[in-house]
Amino acid sequence: MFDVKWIRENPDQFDHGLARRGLEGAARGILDLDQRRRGAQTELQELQRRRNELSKEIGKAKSRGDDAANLVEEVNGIKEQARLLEVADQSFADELRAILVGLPNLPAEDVPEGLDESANVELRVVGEKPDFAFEPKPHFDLGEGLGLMDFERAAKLSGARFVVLSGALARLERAIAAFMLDLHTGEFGYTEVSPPVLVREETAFGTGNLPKFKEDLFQTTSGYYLIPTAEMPLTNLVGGEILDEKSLPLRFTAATPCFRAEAGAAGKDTRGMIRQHQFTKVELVSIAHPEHSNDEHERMTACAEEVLKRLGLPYRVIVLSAGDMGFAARKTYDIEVWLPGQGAYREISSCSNCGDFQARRMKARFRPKNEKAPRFVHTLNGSGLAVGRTLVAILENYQNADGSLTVPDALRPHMGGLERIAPGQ
RNA sequence: GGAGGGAUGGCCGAGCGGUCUAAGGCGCACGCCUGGAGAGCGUGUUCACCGAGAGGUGUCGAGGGUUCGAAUCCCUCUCCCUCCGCCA
Repeated sequence: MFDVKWIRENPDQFDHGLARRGLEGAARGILDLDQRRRGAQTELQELQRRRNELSKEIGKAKSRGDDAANLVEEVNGIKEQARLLEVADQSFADELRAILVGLPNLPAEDVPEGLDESANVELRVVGEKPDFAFEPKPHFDLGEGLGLMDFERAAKLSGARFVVLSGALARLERAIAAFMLDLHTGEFGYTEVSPPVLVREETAFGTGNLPKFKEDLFQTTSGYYLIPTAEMPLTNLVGGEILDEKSLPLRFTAATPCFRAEAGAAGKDTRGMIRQHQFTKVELVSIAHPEHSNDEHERMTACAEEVLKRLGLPYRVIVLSAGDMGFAARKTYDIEVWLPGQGAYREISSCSNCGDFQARRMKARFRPKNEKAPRFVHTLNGSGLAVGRTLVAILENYQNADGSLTVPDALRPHMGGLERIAPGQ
C-alpha cells in the first residue's frame, strides 16, 4: 500500500516502478482522484468549522436566555451541503483505496530489470553437487521405493497434491523442522512462535494476500483463511501496534503447515512433493527499523543458507527481477537447492524485504527517538526453509545405489541416531 | 449453541448532551536539581488529514440515526472478556 502524499511528490518515480513490473502507470488517475477528494475535504472542513462556531454561539445564546432561531436556521442550511460533500469525499476515498490496495510494491533500485524469471540473476553457487556412480532417481521413486511415501492413499483421503509420509520419512520431516527451529532460535536469535494457521480476513489483507489473491487461499465455511505461509500470522503479530524503537528488530520463526489452493498451477509439478496443497515450512520474519532492513535482508538470507550448508545440500542464490517478484516485495532473493533426480535447481526459500508496504496495510509502526510522529516499520520474511522440499532434496542428494537413504549428520541427533533409511524400515 | 459484561490516547483509567480544548496515573522526551545516577520538581506527549504558516477538520471499536450541538442518547454490525453447555 502506498502513501498518496509520496505519489504526489514522486509521480514519475512511482510510474517508473510500476513499469518495471510490467504495469501501466497509475499516478495520473490516483492524483486526479486525490485532488478531487482533497477539494471536497477542504470545502467540507470549512463548513464544519462554521457549524462548530455557530453551535457554540447557540449554546451561549441559550444560556443567556436569548433567542437563537436565526443561528439555528443557518446551521440547518449548512447541514445539507455538508452531507453532500461528505458523500463525495467518501466515494473518492473509497475509489482511491480500491486502486491502491491492488497495486504491488515498487522494486528496489538495485533489483534487476526484467519482467519474468528469465531476467533473474544468479549471485552465487554454493556446495558441491554429488557425483553419483548410478542414475540418481527422483524423490518420489525413492520415497515410494522405501514404502514410506504414499501418493495413492493420499489421493484417496484428499485428492491430488497431497502425500502421506510414514515411518522414518514422517520422522525425518519432523527432524528437519526441529533442526531448523533449533538453529534459528539457538544461534540466530529468532523467537519461536506457534501461531494460529486459521486467520481473519484483515490478517490476510495485511500481508497483501487479499484482496487480490483470494483464489490462492483456502477459506473455511465460517470465514477463516488457512495460512499459505506463517509469514501471515507472524508479520501481523505487530499489526496495529506502535512499537518501542529499542525493541527492533523483532525476529520470529515458526514451523507450520501451509495451505495453498494452487489455482493457477494446473499441470505444473504434478508428480511428487514439490507442489502440494499442504506442506510444512519453517518461516523467518523480521520486523526491522527502516534504516536497517537491507542489512536484515542479507542476514536473513544468510540464516536460510546456513541451513543448507549444515545439511550439506548444494544450492544457488538468485535475485529476482522486478517483474518476477511477489506482490509485497521490494527485493527478493530465492535460494534454489540442487535436485539430482530432476537435474535442476528448485526453489527452497524465498527471502523478501517488503519495506513499509505491509506495515502500512496493517498499521505497524514504531516511535523514533526525538521525532514526534510514529513511522512505519519494515517487514521481511523468508523461508528457513520449506520442509517438504528440504525432504525432497535430502532424498535426492543422499540417495544410495540400493535405493536407501543416508541421514545427513546434522539430522541424526533428531533421528535418534539413525544413519540410514532402507526400504521396509 | 445459551446468558451476561465490555471496547476511550503508547499503556492503565475517568467521563453518561454544551467550559471534552478528554481528568488522573504510568511510560516516554526535554529541562532543572546532582560530582554522577536516582529520587524530586517543571514542561511537553492521541492519531490521521488539510495548510507555507498561523491555524483548521476529523478521531473515544465500525457504520447509521436523533440533536443547533454526541465519547455521552437510539439502531445495526464487528471484536474482546466472563459464566453455562459441548469438546482435543
